[in-house]
Amino acid sequence: MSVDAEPIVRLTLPDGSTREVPTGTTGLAVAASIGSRLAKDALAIKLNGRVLDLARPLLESGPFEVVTPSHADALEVYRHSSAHLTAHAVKRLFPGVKIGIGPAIENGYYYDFDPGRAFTPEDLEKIEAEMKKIVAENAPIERLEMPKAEAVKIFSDLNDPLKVEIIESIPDDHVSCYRQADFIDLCRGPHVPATGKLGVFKLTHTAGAYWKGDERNPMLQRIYGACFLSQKQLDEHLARLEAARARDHRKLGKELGLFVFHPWAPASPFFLPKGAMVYNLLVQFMRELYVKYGYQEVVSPQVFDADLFKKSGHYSNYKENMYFTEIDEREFGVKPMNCPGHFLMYASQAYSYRDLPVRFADFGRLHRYERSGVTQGLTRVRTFCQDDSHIFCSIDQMPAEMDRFIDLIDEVYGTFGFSGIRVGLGTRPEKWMGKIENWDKAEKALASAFEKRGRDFFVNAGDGAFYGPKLDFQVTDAIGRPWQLGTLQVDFANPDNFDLVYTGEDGAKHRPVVLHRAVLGSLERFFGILIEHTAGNFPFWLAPEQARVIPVSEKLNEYAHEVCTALVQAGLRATVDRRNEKLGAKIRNGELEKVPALLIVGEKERTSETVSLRKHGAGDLGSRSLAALIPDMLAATKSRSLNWGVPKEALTH
RNA sequence: GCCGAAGUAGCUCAGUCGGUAGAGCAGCUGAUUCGUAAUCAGCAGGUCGUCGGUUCAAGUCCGACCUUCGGCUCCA
Repeated sequence: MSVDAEPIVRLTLPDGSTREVPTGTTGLAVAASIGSRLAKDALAIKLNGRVLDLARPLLESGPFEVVTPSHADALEVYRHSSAHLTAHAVKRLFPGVKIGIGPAIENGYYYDFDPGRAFTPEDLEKIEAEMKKIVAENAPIERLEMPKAEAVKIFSDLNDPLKVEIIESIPDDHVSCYRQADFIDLCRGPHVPATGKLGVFKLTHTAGAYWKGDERNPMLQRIYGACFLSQKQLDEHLARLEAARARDHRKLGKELGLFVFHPWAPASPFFLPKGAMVYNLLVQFMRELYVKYGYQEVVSPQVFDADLFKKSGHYSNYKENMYFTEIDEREFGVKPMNCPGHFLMYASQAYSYRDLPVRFADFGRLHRYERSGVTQGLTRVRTFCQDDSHIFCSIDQMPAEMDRFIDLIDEVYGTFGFSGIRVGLGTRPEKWMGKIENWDKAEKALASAFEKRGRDFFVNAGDGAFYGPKLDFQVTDAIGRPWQLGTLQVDFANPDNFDLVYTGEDGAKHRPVVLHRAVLGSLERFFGILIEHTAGNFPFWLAPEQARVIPVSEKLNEYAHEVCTALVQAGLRATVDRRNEKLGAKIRNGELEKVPALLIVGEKERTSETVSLRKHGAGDLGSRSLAALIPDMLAATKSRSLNWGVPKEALTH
């Protein structure tokens, strides 16, 4: 509190008008003077860019806004207050429970507790009911500022050692607490003025969480709450979760017969014939682009003497993620990345500046040990392959290589219909190697590649690889979720380690730069993302079964077979459903299996050399001559068209 | 790895108080020969994740392990 405060503070309202009030007037009073409705809706105020409690005395002049539910800053305050509400209810129901922290997060909030035992789903119901009661009580929420010693006493008396620990770690002399009825919590605030303002929440699940996120600390029980400003928004959020579950790649992968797992190969997918088809088509797609973008594919070993990984730095920086084996009394490591092998291949030949850039692409299988609790479906596995490449170029060629890479990224992501590409720049992490001036140079070069194109990027401090900074490419899927796919990592360190050189124009040896890059990233993970993005409705070119011929009865099996043969001979993936079933059943099956084209053939079609076309999700489209349909399908395949035979609703963003 | 939950037929799931395991779909066989999202009937299908324990008796209770799922950054 400023001692030499002016007697008057001047507030600039969003409409540009100004208002002068005595210093110390509360935000609520100002809101009330503007309008009673505004005061009723007010959750907080914002002065000079800081969100404050309604009851806070105003001590400085500046831009002033009333934070109502429609204000951009309302949600965080509301969620944070709702987190306190959860803690309040827990303290009432389980007096022995110690409280941790409870911040607002995306879609809601969480609160960490040390309950001495895990919360059960029944506990959550009780807590929710108690929360509703506290809302009905409409208890005022007040801010209390006090010396640290006083706060320590309060929380010691309440048997809340975690709170005491936090207070003691705060550098200021004073701390703030918030009190609502019989509950008090250490908190910076701000909060809504009373518990009656709250009420739109749902406790969704519990989970273990380490105190302060550090696994050396004891594990607490975290309660997650979904929380929004209106019931409608909360319902929509819960519906979105439901929709996301419906397109879960693990569920669809099983239903569509794409892949399976087995306990004897934990976190390692087995791609069934249909899944392998999609997988290989993805590889084929990248191979075609490699020709266009000047890459050369190589094939490299799986297992290397551990000395290689000592040289590459993996042994000291990545060992805990690697598989090792011993044979002939030598220690071998299974490769977790292709790069060390590529360095040996580069070093095996003499390159001149005329040869550069050299772009080695490799679909080699990689193995990385992931801790048992972190694996997940196809998105986090222990064996996978990347659309991996290492580009060896001169420093001068780096900008052109980045341009070329960004073009490739755009072409690939566009083909799959991903939108909203975002780029993150990962800077020097804690574990790093090389020269610091090279790091700085590379970080600048990556940033300028995007600035030059007028594209946004954001900085992920400390998120670089141990051998250099990197760019990460993030896309948005069909239901708005972000996924990190491509990456480009600059490596100044390994060319030194492996003494990689090229002969320059001047006849002298020069050091190339290595760019590690992938577009899809892990093919396994990309496959999983693609399943969720398309909800299993693969674009025509990727569909494992593009067309299914359905005879209306067994009498038409022969003609169906002829049609199928024509399709297969044209290079399409087609089958015949020759089961002894009624037409409706076969169609239902084809639709459930998301086959893009169902070709129904009956007597009519046989005599006219046609098929009745039913596109997946689009229903019956009537008869087509086979002679016209086949080229149409081939064109959709060749052009990798996004929407042939894909239901409209699967394409909406 | 840690906290919590789950694992029963190929799939989705039921199985009460511990008393010798059930449905639907899929599969197979037969009948039906059918025009745009499920034809009917019959048959077959199981070391209840694995190992150990308690018990006259274990899918069920206890323990260990395996696998899968939800989490473990979002700093009062």
